[in-house]
Amino acid sequence: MRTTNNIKFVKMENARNKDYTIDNEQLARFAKAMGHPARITILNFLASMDSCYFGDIHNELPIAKATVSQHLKELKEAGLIQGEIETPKVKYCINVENWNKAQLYFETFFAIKTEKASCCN
Amino acid sequence: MRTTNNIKFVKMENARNKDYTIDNEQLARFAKAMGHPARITILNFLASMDSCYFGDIHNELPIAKATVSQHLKELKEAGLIQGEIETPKVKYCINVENWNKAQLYFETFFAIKTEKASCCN
DNA sequence: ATAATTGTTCGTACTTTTGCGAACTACGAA
DNA sequence: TTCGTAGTTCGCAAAAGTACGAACAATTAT
Repeated sequence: MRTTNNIKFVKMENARNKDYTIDNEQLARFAKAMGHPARITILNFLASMDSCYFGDIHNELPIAKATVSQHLKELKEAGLIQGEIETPKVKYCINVENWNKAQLYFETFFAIKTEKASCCN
Repeated sequence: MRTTNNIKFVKMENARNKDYTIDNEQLARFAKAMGHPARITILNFLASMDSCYFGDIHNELPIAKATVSQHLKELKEAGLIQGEIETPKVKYCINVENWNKAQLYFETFFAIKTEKASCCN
């Protein structure tokens, strides 16, 4: 009885957990959001606060507004920016809380290396 | 004469340059390479230097070796790691020069924000 | 010579990303 | 009401990304 369940259980017991950690997933999520020059440019622009409006962001970029809108959506979904309507315009901003969180993630990530000796170099 | 050329010239003269900067492209390239949990895990592993061998890297990940090989290739192409054959194994390592370069890129990028007031927050 | 070990490359399947124009929504002005 | 402004969403196409198993190459062990 419970044959398949037992097998599953035994496998679980012996198997090393190879799932990605939450931290690694989160860092990858941030990195992925930053993984396009348009989105880096947007973040740079917002972080330097030349303006927060869609039109001005669009004006910085060599792509159609539909595409800009998509990139903004992705950055928003990654948590790096936020947007609010300020009729008739839309105001986008850095999400400071998550920005700081991302900064810390990257800082910590790169710090690993400097703590230890190198393998090949 | 040279009608189309003149038009082009005038357009070039008046148009704001919206091309992505080299720096933004490079940062995006690094970020993109880091934009997958498997690749973050690999970098973490190599940076902490538990081992440099393919087999051990593969052993850390919940994916097939063919896929691991592909991720390693991408990291290599982005410049973040390097590999050399150490028969019969393959030894991968952080590319320290570019690692430091990437670290600096991210550091500089995130530093923009802390220098200035926020738009919405 | 044959087999085992260690990775890479190939072929395939499927998903996601990037990009655009056109259509649409929401609002204020004429 | 009709128009213009400011963005978003939709539908599509092309390209890139993710993943796998099978086949392959290169070496070492039997």
